[in-house]
Amino acid sequence: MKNQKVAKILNEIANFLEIKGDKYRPRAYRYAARTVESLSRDIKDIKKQDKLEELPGIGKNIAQKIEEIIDTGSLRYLEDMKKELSIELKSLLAVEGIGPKTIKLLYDELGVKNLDDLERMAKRHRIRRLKGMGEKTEKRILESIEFARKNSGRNLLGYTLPIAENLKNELMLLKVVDRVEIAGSIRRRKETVGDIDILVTTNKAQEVMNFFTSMENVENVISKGKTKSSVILKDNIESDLRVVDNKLFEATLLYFTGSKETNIEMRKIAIKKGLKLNDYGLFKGGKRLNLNTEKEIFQRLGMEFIEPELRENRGEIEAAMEGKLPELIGYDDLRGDLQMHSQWSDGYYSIEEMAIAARDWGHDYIAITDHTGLLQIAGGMSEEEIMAQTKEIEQLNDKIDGIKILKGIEANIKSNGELDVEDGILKDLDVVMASIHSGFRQDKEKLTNRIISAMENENVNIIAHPTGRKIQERRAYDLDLQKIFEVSRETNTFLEINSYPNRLDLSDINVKRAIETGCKLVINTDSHKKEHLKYIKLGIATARRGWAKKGDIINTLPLRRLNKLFN
DNA sequence: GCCGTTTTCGGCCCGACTGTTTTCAGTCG
Repeated sequence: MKNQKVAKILNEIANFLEIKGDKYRPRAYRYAARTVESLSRDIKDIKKQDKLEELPGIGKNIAQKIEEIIDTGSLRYLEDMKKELSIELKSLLAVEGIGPKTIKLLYDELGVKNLDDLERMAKRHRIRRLKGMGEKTEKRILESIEFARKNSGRNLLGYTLPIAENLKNELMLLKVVDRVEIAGSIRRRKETVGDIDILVTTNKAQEVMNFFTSMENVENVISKGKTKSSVILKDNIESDLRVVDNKLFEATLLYFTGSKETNIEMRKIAIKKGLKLNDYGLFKGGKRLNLNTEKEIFQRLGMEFIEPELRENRGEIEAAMEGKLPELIGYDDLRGDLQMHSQWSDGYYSIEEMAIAARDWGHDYIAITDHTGLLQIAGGMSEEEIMAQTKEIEQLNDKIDGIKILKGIEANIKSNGELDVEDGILKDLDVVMASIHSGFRQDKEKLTNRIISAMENENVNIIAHPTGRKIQERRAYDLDLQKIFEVSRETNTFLEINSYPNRLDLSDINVKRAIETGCKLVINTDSHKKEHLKYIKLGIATARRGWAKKGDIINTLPLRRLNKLFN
Protein backbone atom coordinates (compact mmCIF):
# COMPACT_ATOMS: atom_id res chain seq x y z
CA MET A 1 0.00 0.00 0.00
CA LYS A 2 2.94 2.28 -0.53
CA ASN A 3 1.32 3.33 -3.79
CA GLN A 4 -0.89 5.88 -2.04
CA LYS A 5 2.09 7.54 -0.45
CA VAL A 6 3.98 7.81 -3.71
CA ALA A 7 0.89 9.24 -5.41
CA LYS A 8 0.49 11.75 -2.61
CA ILE A 9 4.03 13.04 -2.99
CA LEU A 10 3.65 13.33 -6.76
CA ASN A 11 0.45 15.31 -6.29
CA GLU A 12 2.16 17.60 -3.79
CA ILE A 13 4.86 18.32 -6.33
CA ALA A 14 2.16 19.18 -8.85
CA ASN A 15 0.67 21.67 -6.39
CA PHE A 16 3.99 23.41 -5.86
CA LEU A 17 4.79 23.53 -9.57
CA GLU A 18 1.38 25.03 -10.22
CA ILE A 19 2.07 27.80 -7.75
CA LYS A 20 5.30 28.50 -9.50
CA GLY A 21 3.30 29.05 -12.63
CA ASP A 22 4.43 25.93 -14.44
CA LYS A 23 1.76 24.92 -16.87
CA TYR A 24 2.44 21.44 -18.09
CA ARG A 25 4.69 19.73 -15.59
CA PRO A 26 1.93 19.73 -12.93
CA ARG A 27 -0.21 17.89 -15.42
CA ALA A 28 2.54 15.34 -15.99
CA TYR A 29 2.97 14.76 -12.25
CA ARG A 30 -0.76 14.46 -11.66
CA TYR A 31 -1.10 12.00 -14.49
CA ALA A 32 1.74 9.95 -13.06
CA ALA A 33 0.13 10.12 -9.59
CA ARG A 34 -3.13 8.83 -10.99
CA THR A 35 -1.33 5.96 -12.66
CA VAL A 36 0.40 4.97 -9.42
CA GLU A 37 -2.75 5.37 -7.38
CA SER A 38 -4.78 3.02 -9.49
CA LEU A 39 -2.19 0.28 -9.88
CA SER A 40 -3.47 -3.07 -8.79
CA ARG A 41 0.09 -4.14 -7.93
CA ASP A 42 2.55 -2.86 -5.38
CA ILE A 43 4.74 -0.17 -6.93
CA LYS A 44 7.71 -1.71 -5.14
CA ASP A 45 7.40 -4.89 -7.16
CA ILE A 46 7.35 -2.90 -10.36
CA LYS A 47 10.45 -1.06 -9.24
CA LYS A 48 12.16 -4.34 -8.44
CA GLN A 49 11.51 -5.55 -11.96
CA ASP A 50 12.83 -2.26 -13.25
CA LYS A 51 9.61 -1.57 -15.12
CA LEU A 52 8.57 1.79 -13.72
CA GLU A 53 9.15 3.54 -17.02
CA GLU A 54 6.75 1.21 -18.76
CA LEU A 55 3.86 2.71 -16.81
CA PRO A 56 1.85 5.35 -18.65
CA GLY A 57 2.87 8.89 -17.77
CA ILE A 58 6.05 7.81 -16.02
CA GLY A 59 9.34 8.57 -17.74
CA LYS A 60 12.94 8.63 -16.67
CA ASN A 61 12.61 11.63 -14.39
CA ILE A 62 9.54 10.61 -12.44
CA ALA A 63 10.72 7.00 -12.28
CA GLN A 64 13.88 8.20 -10.54
CA LYS A 65 11.84 10.19 -8.06
CA ILE A 66 9.61 7.22 -7.32
CA GLU A 67 12.69 5.11 -6.65
CA GLU A 68 13.94 7.68 -4.19
CA ILE A 69 10.58 7.72 -2.41
CA ILE A 70 10.55 3.94 -2.12
CA ASP A 71 14.16 3.77 -0.95
CA THR A 72 14.21 6.67 1.50
CA GLY A 73 10.58 7.33 2.33
CA SER A 74 10.78 10.93 1.17
CA LEU A 75 11.89 13.07 -1.74
CA ARG A 76 14.63 15.66 -1.68
CA TYR A 77 13.12 17.58 -4.60
CA LEU A 78 9.85 18.10 -2.73
CA GLU A 79 11.53 18.91 0.57
CA ASP A 80 13.54 21.61 -1.16
CA MET A 81 10.44 23.13 -2.68
CA LYS A 82 8.74 23.10 0.70
CA LYS A 83 11.66 25.01 2.17
CA GLU A 84 11.63 27.53 -0.63
CA LEU A 85 7.91 28.17 -0.31
CA SER A 86 6.76 27.36 3.19
CA ILE A 87 3.07 27.40 2.44
CA GLU A 88 0.46 24.99 3.78
CA LEU A 89 -0.76 24.27 0.32
CA LYS A 90 -3.15 21.48 0.92
CA SER A 91 -5.29 23.30 3.43
CA LEU A 92 -5.31 26.49 1.37
CA LEU A 93 -6.30 24.66 -1.77
CA ALA A 94 -9.22 23.20 0.15
CA VAL A 95 -10.71 26.68 0.40
CA GLU A 96 -13.31 27.03 -2.30
CA GLY A 97 -12.58 29.34 -5.14
CA ILE A 98 -8.91 29.59 -4.30
CA GLY A 99 -6.46 28.03 -6.68
CA PRO A 100 -2.71 28.15 -7.16
CA LYS A 101 -2.66 31.58 -8.78
CA THR A 102 -4.55 33.19 -5.95
CA ILE A 103 -2.43 31.46 -3.35
CA LYS A 104 0.69 32.84 -5.00
CA LEU A 105 -0.82 36.31 -5.06
CA LEU A 106 -1.83 36.09 -1.40
CA TYR A 107 1.63 34.87 -0.44
CA ASP A 108 3.50 37.51 -2.42
CA GLU A 109 1.33 40.44 -1.42
CA LEU A 110 0.19 39.54 2.09
CA GLY A 111 2.51 36.75 3.20
CA VAL A 112 -0.36 34.29 3.63
CA LYS A 113 1.03 30.87 4.48
CA ASN A 114 -1.86 29.04 6.09
CA LEU A 115 -5.54 29.20 6.92
CA ASP A 116 -4.99 31.37 10.00
CA ASP A 117 -3.14 34.00 7.94
CA LEU A 118 -5.85 33.86 5.32
CA GLU A 119 -8.61 34.34 7.84
CA ARG A 120 -6.85 37.26 9.46
CA MET A 121 -6.30 39.04 6.17
CA ALA A 122 -9.87 38.45 5.05
CA LYS A 123 -11.23 39.82 8.31
CA ARG A 124 -9.08 42.91 7.97
CA HIS A 125 -10.43 43.40 4.43
CA ARG A 126 -6.95 43.26 3.03
CA ILE A 127 -7.84 40.75 0.37
CA ARG A 128 -10.44 42.82 -1.44
CA ARG A 129 -7.80 45.41 -2.20
CA LEU A 130 -5.70 43.00 -4.21
CA LYS A 131 -5.84 43.03 -7.96
CA GLY A 132 -8.53 40.78 -9.31
CA MET A 133 -10.05 40.29 -5.86
CA GLY A 134 -13.16 41.99 -4.58
CA GLU A 135 -15.70 42.10 -1.82
CA LYS A 136 -17.53 38.98 -2.94
CA THR A 137 -14.38 36.89 -3.23
CA GLU A 138 -13.25 37.96 0.22
CA LYS A 139 -16.61 37.05 1.68
CA ARG A 140 -16.62 33.66 0.05
CA ILE A 141 -13.12 32.94 1.34
CA LEU A 142 -14.23 33.67 4.88
CA GLU A 143 -17.26 31.44 4.50
CA SER A 144 -15.30 28.45 3.30
CA ILE A 145 -12.34 28.65 5.68
CA GLU A 146 -14.33 26.92 8.36
CA PHE A 147 -15.17 24.13 5.94
CA ALA A 148 -11.52 23.73 4.98
CA ARG A 149 -10.52 23.54 8.63
CA LYS A 150 -13.11 21.07 9.71
CA ASN A 151 -12.12 18.63 7.03
CA SER A 152 -8.44 18.26 7.62
CA GLY A 153 -7.08 15.37 9.62
CA ARG A 154 -9.65 12.81 8.61
CA ASN A 155 -9.50 10.27 5.83
CA LEU A 156 -12.04 9.09 3.30
CA LEU A 157 -13.71 5.82 4.22
CA GLY A 158 -13.10 4.53 0.69
CA TYR A 159 -9.38 5.08 1.15
CA THR A 160 -9.09 3.78 4.71
CA LEU A 161 -11.41 0.77 4.60
CA PRO A 162 -9.21 -1.36 2.32
CA ILE A 163 -6.18 -0.54 4.46
CA ALA A 164 -8.07 -1.57 7.57
CA GLU A 165 -9.31 -4.76 5.94
CA ASN A 166 -5.77 -5.63 4.92
CA LEU A 167 -4.62 -5.23 8.51
CA LYS A 168 -7.47 -7.41 9.68
CA ASN A 169 -6.58 -10.11 7.17
CA GLU A 170 -2.93 -10.10 8.16
CA LEU A 171 -3.83 -10.43 11.82
CA MET A 172 -6.27 -13.22 11.10
CA LEU A 173 -3.49 -15.23 9.51
CA LEU A 174 -1.68 -15.40 12.85
CA LYS A 175 -2.25 -18.73 14.54
CA VAL A 176 -2.29 -17.19 18.00
CA VAL A 177 -5.12 -14.78 17.10
CA ASP A 178 -8.68 -15.98 17.64
CA ARG A 179 -10.91 -13.06 16.74
CA VAL A 180 -10.23 -9.80 14.92
CA GLU A 181 -12.67 -6.98 14.37
CA ILE A 182 -12.37 -3.44 13.06
CA ALA A 183 -14.18 -1.07 15.43
CA GLY A 184 -14.70 2.68 15.51
CA SER A 185 -16.12 4.84 12.77
CA ILE A 186 -14.91 2.41 10.13
CA ARG A 187 -17.24 -0.25 11.48
CA ARG A 188 -20.02 2.34 11.37
CA ARG A 189 -18.94 3.13 7.78
CA LYS A 190 -18.80 6.83 8.42
CA GLU A 191 -17.80 8.78 5.31
CA THR A 192 -14.59 10.03 6.87
CA VAL A 193 -12.67 8.30 9.61
CA GLY A 194 -9.92 9.31 12.01
CA ASP A 195 -7.86 6.24 12.78
CA ILE A 196 -8.09 2.50 12.45
CA ASP A 197 -9.19 0.75 15.66
CA ILE A 198 -8.71 -2.98 15.76
CA LEU A 199 -9.62 -5.43 18.51
CA VAL A 200 -8.21 -8.93 18.80
CA THR A 201 -8.44 -11.83 21.20
CA THR A 202 -5.38 -13.94 21.84
CA ASN A 203 -3.57 -15.70 24.63
CA LYS A 204 -0.23 -14.56 23.27
CA ALA A 205 -0.58 -10.79 23.51
CA GLN A 206 3.12 -10.06 23.34
CA GLU A 207 3.54 -12.05 20.17
CA VAL A 208 0.66 -10.24 18.47
CA MET A 209 1.99 -6.86 19.50
CA ASN A 210 5.44 -7.73 18.18
CA PHE A 211 3.90 -8.61 14.87
CA PHE A 212 1.69 -5.52 14.72
CA THR A 213 4.46 -3.06 15.47
CA SER A 214 6.88 -4.57 12.98
CA MET A 215 4.58 -4.98 9.98
CA GLU A 216 5.96 -3.80 6.69
CA ASN A 217 3.39 -1.06 6.43
CA VAL A 218 4.40 0.56 9.74
CA GLU A 219 6.17 3.89 9.45
CA ASN A 220 6.78 4.33 13.17
CA VAL A 221 5.61 3.00 16.49
CA ILE A 222 3.97 5.45 18.86
CA SER A 223 3.47 3.07 21.74
CA LYS A 224 3.75 -0.63 22.40
CA GLY A 225 2.24 -2.31 25.39
CA LYS A 226 0.69 -5.58 26.42
CA THR A 227 -2.91 -4.61 25.74
CA LYS A 228 -2.59 -1.63 23.46
CA SER A 229 -0.21 -0.53 20.74
CA SER A 230 -0.36 2.42 18.35
CA VAL A 231 1.46 2.86 15.09
CA ILE A 232 1.53 5.28 12.20
CA LEU A 233 1.15 3.44 8.94
CA LYS A 234 2.99 4.37 5.78
CA ASP A 235 -0.39 5.40 4.44
CA ASN A 236 -0.19 8.21 6.99
CA ILE A 237 -2.98 6.88 9.20
CA GLU A 238 -2.78 5.96 12.83
CA SER A 239 -3.84 2.48 13.82
CA ASP A 240 -4.51 1.23 17.34
CA LEU A 241 -4.58 -2.42 18.25
CA ARG A 242 -6.17 -3.63 21.47
CA VAL A 243 -5.92 -7.08 22.93
CA VAL A 244 -9.14 -8.04 24.65
CA ASP A 245 -10.19 -10.93 26.83
CA ASN A 246 -12.20 -13.45 24.87
CA LYS A 247 -15.30 -13.17 27.04
CA LEU A 248 -15.25 -9.40 26.97
CA PHE A 249 -14.69 -9.14 23.24
CA GLU A 250 -18.12 -8.03 22.08
CA ALA A 251 -18.76 -5.76 25.04
CA THR A 252 -15.52 -4.00 24.21
CA LEU A 253 -16.40 -4.02 20.54
CA LEU A 254 -19.72 -2.37 21.33
CA TYR A 255 -17.92 0.32 23.27
CA PHE A 256 -15.22 0.97 20.68
CA THR A 257 -17.67 1.00 17.79
CA GLY A 258 -19.48 4.01 19.23
CA SER A 259 -20.61 6.46 18.34
CA LYS A 260 -19.84 8.23 21.54
CA GLU A 261 -23.34 9.69 21.54
CA THR A 262 -24.93 6.29 21.11
CA ASN A 263 -22.80 4.88 23.92
CA ILE A 264 -23.91 7.64 26.27
CA GLU A 265 -27.58 7.02 25.50
CA MET A 266 -27.22 3.30 25.99
CA ARG A 267 -25.51 3.80 29.33
CA LYS A 268 -28.40 5.98 30.45
CA ILE A 269 -30.84 3.25 29.50
CA ALA A 270 -28.81 0.74 31.48
CA ILE A 271 -28.93 2.99 34.52
CA LYS A 272 -32.71 3.31 34.22
CA LYS A 273 -32.94 -0.47 34.37
CA GLY A 274 -30.75 -0.62 37.45
CA LEU A 275 -27.77 -1.80 35.43
CA LYS A 276 -24.41 -0.42 34.49
CA LEU A 277 -22.89 -0.56 31.01
CA ASN A 278 -19.20 -0.03 30.38
CA ASP A 279 -16.56 -1.37 28.05
CA TYR A 280 -16.32 -4.60 30.05
CA GLY A 281 -19.98 -5.47 29.77
CA LEU A 282 -23.30 -5.08 31.49
CA PHE A 283 -23.29 -5.17 35.30
CA LYS A 284 -25.94 -5.69 37.94
CA GLY A 285 -25.04 -4.84 41.51
CA GLY A 286 -21.37 -4.90 40.70
CA LYS A 287 -21.61 -8.32 39.15
CA ARG A 288 -20.96 -8.80 35.43
CA LEU A 289 -23.87 -10.42 33.65
CA ASN A 290 -22.92 -13.36 31.51
CA LEU A 291 -23.72 -11.75 28.17
CA ASN A 292 -21.10 -12.41 25.55
CA THR A 293 -22.48 -10.92 22.34
CA GLU A 294 -23.62 -7.47 21.29
CA LYS A 295 -27.04 -8.95 20.55
CA GLU A 296 -27.41 -10.28 24.08
CA ILE A 297 -26.47 -6.92 25.55
CA PHE A 298 -29.00 -5.07 23.40
CA GLN A 299 -31.61 -7.67 24.29
CA ARG A 300 -31.03 -7.40 28.01
CA LEU A 301 -31.49 -3.63 27.67
CA GLY A 302 -34.84 -4.25 26.00
CA MET A 303 -33.69 -3.22 22.56
CA GLU A 304 -33.42 -4.67 19.08
CA PHE A 305 -29.91 -5.16 17.76
CA ILE A 306 -28.75 -1.90 16.19
CA GLU A 307 -26.61 -2.31 13.09
CA PRO A 308 -23.28 -0.44 13.47
CA GLU A 309 -24.13 1.88 10.55
CA LEU A 310 -27.09 3.24 12.52
CA ARG A 311 -25.27 3.98 15.75
CA GLU A 312 -25.19 7.77 15.52
CA ASN A 313 -27.90 8.66 18.03
CA ARG A 314 -30.19 9.80 15.27
CA GLY A 315 -33.29 8.12 16.59
CA GLU A 316 -32.08 4.52 16.37
CA ILE A 317 -32.15 4.04 20.14
CA GLU A 318 -35.81 4.98 20.45
CA ALA A 319 -36.65 2.85 17.40
CA ALA A 320 -34.75 -0.10 18.86
CA MET A 321 -36.66 0.23 22.14
CA GLU A 322 -39.96 0.19 20.26
CA GLY A 323 -38.92 -2.61 17.94
CA LYS A 324 -39.26 -0.30 14.96
CA LEU A 325 -35.82 -0.41 13.39
CA PRO A 326 -35.91 -0.79 9.62
CA GLU A 327 -34.60 -3.95 8.03
CA LEU A 328 -31.68 -2.38 6.21
CA ILE A 329 -30.75 -3.10 2.63
CA GLY A 330 -28.11 -5.83 2.62
CA TYR A 331 -24.67 -5.68 1.05
CA ASP A 332 -25.73 -8.32 -1.48
CA ASP A 333 -29.11 -6.92 -2.43
CA LEU A 334 -28.21 -4.90 -5.51
CA ARG A 335 -28.74 -6.41 -8.95
CA GLY A 336 -27.19 -3.72 -11.08
CA ASP A 337 -25.28 -0.49 -11.36
CA LEU A 338 -26.78 2.35 -13.35
CA GLN A 339 -23.92 4.76 -13.70
CA MET A 340 -20.58 4.02 -15.27
CA HIS A 341 -18.36 5.41 -18.00
CA SER A 342 -16.51 3.90 -20.93
CA GLN A 343 -13.93 4.98 -23.46
CA TRP A 344 -16.74 6.80 -25.26
CA SER A 345 -16.15 9.61 -22.76
CA ASP A 346 -13.73 9.69 -19.84
CA GLY A 347 -13.73 6.02 -18.85
CA TYR A 348 -10.63 3.83 -19.19
CA TYR A 349 -12.19 0.69 -20.60
CA SER A 350 -14.43 -0.37 -23.45
CA ILE A 351 -18.11 -1.05 -22.84
CA GLU A 352 -17.43 -4.75 -23.29
CA GLU A 353 -14.70 -4.78 -20.66
CA MET A 354 -16.90 -2.90 -18.20
CA ALA A 355 -19.83 -5.22 -18.85
CA ILE A 356 -17.81 -8.37 -18.30
CA ALA A 357 -16.25 -6.96 -15.14
CA ALA A 358 -19.72 -6.03 -13.84
CA ARG A 359 -21.04 -9.50 -14.65
CA ASP A 360 -18.13 -11.07 -12.79
CA TRP A 361 -18.86 -8.78 -9.88
CA GLY A 362 -22.34 -10.26 -9.77
CA HIS A 363 -24.55 -7.70 -11.45
CA ASP A 364 -27.46 -8.70 -13.69
CA TYR A 365 -27.51 -5.38 -15.52
CA ILE A 366 -25.62 -2.13 -15.91
CA ALA A 367 -26.19 1.16 -17.63
CA ILE A 368 -23.42 2.83 -19.59
CA THR A 369 -23.84 6.52 -18.93
CA ASP A 370 -21.15 8.48 -20.69
CA HIS A 371 -20.87 12.25 -20.60
CA THR A 372 -22.44 14.45 -23.23
CA GLY A 373 -21.27 17.31 -25.41
CA LEU A 374 -21.10 20.13 -22.95
CA LEU A 375 -18.49 18.41 -20.84
CA GLN A 376 -15.68 18.46 -23.36
CA ILE A 377 -12.96 17.79 -20.86
CA ALA A 378 -14.58 14.50 -20.00
CA GLY A 379 -14.82 13.56 -23.68
CA GLY A 380 -18.50 14.42 -23.90
CA MET A 381 -20.28 12.68 -26.76
CA SER A 382 -21.95 14.38 -29.70
CA GLU A 383 -25.44 13.28 -30.70
CA GLU A 384 -23.99 11.22 -33.55
CA GLU A 385 -21.71 9.46 -31.10
CA ILE A 386 -24.61 8.73 -28.78
CA MET A 387 -26.42 6.99 -31.60
CA ALA A 388 -23.31 5.08 -32.62
CA GLN A 389 -22.80 3.99 -29.02
CA THR A 390 -26.39 2.80 -28.89
CA LYS A 391 -25.67 0.50 -31.83
CA GLU A 392 -22.56 -0.88 -30.18
CA ILE A 393 -24.51 -1.66 -27.02
CA GLU A 394 -27.18 -3.51 -29.00
CA GLN A 395 -24.50 -5.64 -30.63
CA LEU A 396 -22.79 -6.33 -27.32
CA ASN A 397 -26.06 -7.43 -25.78
CA ASP A 398 -26.30 -10.10 -28.46
CA LYS A 399 -22.72 -11.13 -27.88
CA ILE A 400 -22.32 -11.20 -24.09
CA ASP A 401 -24.23 -13.61 -21.90
CA GLY A 402 -25.16 -13.12 -18.30
CA ILE A 403 -25.53 -9.37 -18.21
CA LYS A 404 -27.79 -6.82 -19.85
CA ILE A 405 -26.32 -3.46 -20.86
CA LEU A 406 -28.74 -0.56 -20.74
CA LYS A 407 -28.31 2.39 -23.06
CA GLY A 408 -27.79 5.36 -20.83
CA ILE A 409 -26.34 8.80 -20.65
CA GLU A 410 -25.22 11.39 -18.12
CA ALA A 411 -26.51 14.63 -19.57
CA ASN A 412 -25.60 18.05 -18.23
CA ILE A 413 -28.13 20.39 -16.76
CA LYS A 414 -27.18 23.73 -18.26
CA SER A 415 -27.28 26.90 -16.26
CA ASN A 416 -30.78 27.67 -17.55
CA GLY A 417 -32.09 24.26 -16.52
CA GLU A 418 -32.19 22.76 -19.99
CA LEU A 419 -30.28 19.61 -20.87
CA ASP A 420 -27.47 19.59 -23.40
CA VAL A 421 -29.05 16.74 -25.38
CA GLU A 422 -32.21 16.91 -27.48
CA ASP A 423 -35.33 15.19 -26.16
CA GLY A 424 -35.61 13.29 -29.43
CA ILE A 425 -32.40 11.47 -28.62
CA LEU A 426 -33.11 11.01 -24.93
CA LYS A 427 -36.40 9.26 -25.47
CA ASP A 428 -34.76 6.33 -27.23
CA LEU A 429 -32.40 5.61 -24.36
CA ASP A 430 -33.09 3.16 -21.53
CA VAL A 431 -31.74 5.33 -18.70
CA VAL A 432 -31.27 9.08 -18.72
CA MET A 433 -29.31 10.64 -15.88
CA ALA A 434 -28.98 14.36 -15.52
CA SER A 435 -26.53 16.23 -13.37
CA ILE A 436 -24.96 19.60 -12.77
CA HIS A 437 -21.33 20.03 -13.78
CA SER A 438 -21.07 23.77 -14.11
CA GLY A 439 -22.40 26.97 -12.68
CA PHE A 440 -22.81 25.59 -9.20
CA ARG A 441 -22.19 28.94 -7.59
CA GLN A 442 -25.61 30.19 -8.58
CA ASP A 443 -28.01 31.12 -5.81
CA LYS A 444 -30.24 28.63 -4.06
CA GLU A 445 -33.39 29.32 -6.01
CA LYS A 446 -31.73 29.14 -9.39
CA LEU A 447 -29.88 25.92 -8.61
CA THR A 448 -32.97 24.30 -7.15
CA ASN A 449 -35.01 25.27 -10.19
CA ARG A 450 -32.38 23.89 -12.53
CA ILE A 451 -32.67 20.47 -10.94
CA ILE A 452 -36.43 20.67 -10.76
CA SER A 453 -36.75 21.51 -14.44
CA ALA A 454 -34.51 18.54 -15.23
CA MET A 455 -36.74 16.31 -13.10
CA GLU A 456 -39.81 17.63 -14.89
CA ASN A 457 -38.38 16.54 -18.22
CA GLU A 458 -40.23 13.26 -18.75
CA ASN A 459 -37.17 11.67 -20.32
CA VAL A 460 -35.03 12.11 -17.23
CA ASN A 461 -34.99 9.09 -14.90
CA ILE A 462 -32.24 9.86 -12.42
CA ILE A 463 -30.54 12.90 -10.94
CA ALA A 464 -26.89 11.97 -10.45
CA HIS A 465 -24.88 13.15 -7.42
CA PRO A 466 -27.71 15.54 -6.53
CA THR A 467 -25.94 17.92 -4.18
CA GLY A 468 -22.56 18.02 -5.93
CA ARG A 469 -20.61 17.87 -2.72
CA LYS A 470 -17.10 16.50 -2.68
CA ILE A 471 -16.06 15.34 0.73
CA GLN A 472 -13.22 17.48 2.08
CA GLU A 473 -13.14 19.46 -1.16
CA ARG A 474 -16.38 21.24 -1.82
CA ARG A 475 -19.59 21.88 -0.02
CA ALA A 476 -22.93 20.82 -1.42
CA TYR A 477 -24.68 23.22 -3.77
CA ASP A 478 -27.03 25.55 -2.00
CA LEU A 479 -30.28 23.68 -2.66
CA ASP A 480 -33.81 23.52 -1.33
CA LEU A 481 -33.52 19.78 -0.89
CA GLN A 482 -36.93 19.30 0.64
CA LYS A 483 -38.50 20.75 -2.48
CA ILE A 484 -36.32 18.57 -4.66
CA PHE A 485 -37.33 15.49 -2.69
CA GLU A 486 -40.99 16.35 -3.19
CA VAL A 487 -40.63 16.87 -6.93
CA SER A 488 -38.60 13.66 -7.12
CA ARG A 489 -41.47 11.76 -5.55
CA GLU A 490 -44.10 13.40 -7.74
CA THR A 491 -42.25 13.02 -11.04
CA ASN A 492 -40.87 9.56 -10.29
CA THR A 493 -37.35 10.83 -10.87
CA PHE A 494 -34.94 8.85 -8.79
CA LEU A 495 -32.17 10.42 -6.79
CA GLU A 496 -28.76 8.85 -6.81
CA ILE A 497 -26.58 7.69 -3.99
CA ASN A 498 -23.26 8.07 -5.77
CA SER A 499 -20.78 5.57 -4.32
CA TYR A 500 -17.60 7.31 -5.38
CA PRO A 501 -15.40 7.60 -2.26
CA ASN A 502 -15.28 11.40 -2.19
CA ARG A 503 -18.90 11.91 -3.21
CA LEU A 504 -21.28 9.63 -1.30
CA ASP A 505 -23.97 11.94 -2.55
CA LEU A 506 -26.74 11.90 -1.36
CA SER A 507 -25.19 11.74 2.07
CA ASP A 508 -26.48 9.46 4.83
CA ILE A 509 -28.56 12.20 6.43
CA ASN A 510 -30.06 13.26 3.11
CA VAL A 511 -30.85 9.64 2.26
CA LYS A 512 -32.87 9.46 5.44
CA ARG A 513 -34.73 12.67 4.66
CA ALA A 514 -35.43 11.61 1.09
CA ILE A 515 -36.84 8.28 2.20
CA GLU A 516 -38.99 9.96 4.84
CA THR A 517 -40.36 12.17 2.06
CA GLY A 518 -41.24 9.06 0.06
CA CYS A 519 -38.51 9.15 -2.58
CA LYS A 520 -37.01 6.10 -4.22
CA LEU A 521 -33.26 6.07 -4.66
CA VAL A 522 -30.69 4.34 -6.81
CA ILE A 523 -27.16 3.31 -5.74
CA ASN A 524 -24.53 3.71 -8.48
CA THR A 525 -20.74 3.67 -8.61
CA ASP A 526 -19.97 6.25 -11.29
CA SER A 527 -17.15 3.88 -12.23
CA HIS A 528 -14.56 5.18 -14.65
CA LYS A 529 -12.64 1.90 -14.48
CA LYS A 530 -13.65 -1.64 -13.72
CA GLU A 531 -11.62 -1.39 -10.52
CA HIS A 532 -14.17 1.16 -9.27
CA LEU A 533 -17.09 -1.28 -9.32
CA LYS A 534 -16.24 -2.30 -5.76
CA TYR A 535 -17.16 1.19 -4.53
CA ILE A 536 -20.76 0.02 -4.63
CA LYS A 537 -20.24 -1.15 -1.05
CA LEU A 538 -19.62 2.42 0.05
CA GLY A 539 -22.89 3.47 -1.56
CA ILE A 540 -24.75 0.63 0.14
CA ALA A 541 -23.13 1.61 3.45
CA THR A 542 -24.37 5.17 2.94
CA ALA A 543 -27.86 3.89 2.20
CA ARG A 544 -27.77 1.79 5.35
CA ARG A 545 -26.60 4.78 7.37
CA GLY A 546 -29.60 6.60 5.90
CA TRP A 547 -31.97 3.87 7.15
CA ALA A 548 -32.70 2.57 3.65
CA LYS A 549 -34.58 -0.68 3.23
CA LYS A 550 -34.28 -2.90 0.19
CA GLY A 551 -37.56 -1.54 -1.11
CA ASP A 552 -36.28 2.04 -1.08
CA ILE A 553 -33.58 1.32 -3.65
CA ILE A 554 -34.70 0.68 -7.22
CA ASN A 555 -31.67 -1.25 -8.42
CA THR A 556 -32.50 -4.07 -6.06
CA LEU A 557 -35.27 -4.87 -8.55
CA PRO A 558 -34.96 -7.43 -11.30
CA LEU A 559 -34.51 -5.81 -14.71
CA ARG A 560 -38.06 -6.37 -15.90
CA ARG A 561 -39.51 -4.46 -12.97
CA LEU A 562 -36.83 -1.80 -13.14
CA ASN A 563 -37.62 -1.11 -16.79
CA LYS A 564 -41.26 -0.55 -15.90
CA LEU A 565 -40.23 2.24 -13.55
CA PHE A 566 -38.42 4.01 -16.36
CA ASN A 567 -41.34 3.95 -18.79
C1' DG B 1 7.85 16.17 -17.63
C1' DC B 2 5.80 12.91 -20.92
C1' DC B 3 4.90 11.39 -25.41
C1' DG B 4 5.04 10.02 -30.65
C1' DT B 5 1.05 4.28 -36.93
C1' DT B 6 2.50 11.66 -39.89
C1' DT B 7 6.60 14.31 -34.51
C1' DT B 8 12.85 13.19 -30.65
C1' DC B 9 10.47 18.84 -30.73
C1' DG B 10 6.45 20.93 -29.78
C1' DG B 11 2.49 19.91 -28.34
C1' DC B 12 -0.23 18.80 -23.96
C1' DC B 13 -9.03 16.81 -23.53
C1' DC B 14 -11.35 22.58 -23.44
C1' DG B 15 -15.78 25.08 -22.42
C1' DA B 16 -18.88 27.19 -18.78
C1' DC B 17 -19.15 30.19 -15.35
C1' DT B 18 -18.00 33.94 -12.06
C1' DG B 19 -16.19 38.02 -10.50
C1' DT B 20 -13.52 41.24 -11.61
C1' DT B 21 -13.06 43.03 -15.39
C1' DT B 22 -14.38 47.14 -19.78
C1' DT B 23 -11.88 42.24 -22.65
C1' DC B 24 -10.07 38.89 -19.15
C1' DA B 25 -8.10 35.74 -15.60
C1' DG B 26 -8.91 32.22 -12.49
C1' DT B 27 -11.40 28.16 -11.14
C1' DC B 28 -13.75 24.11 -11.97
C1' DG B 29 -14.77 19.75 -13.97
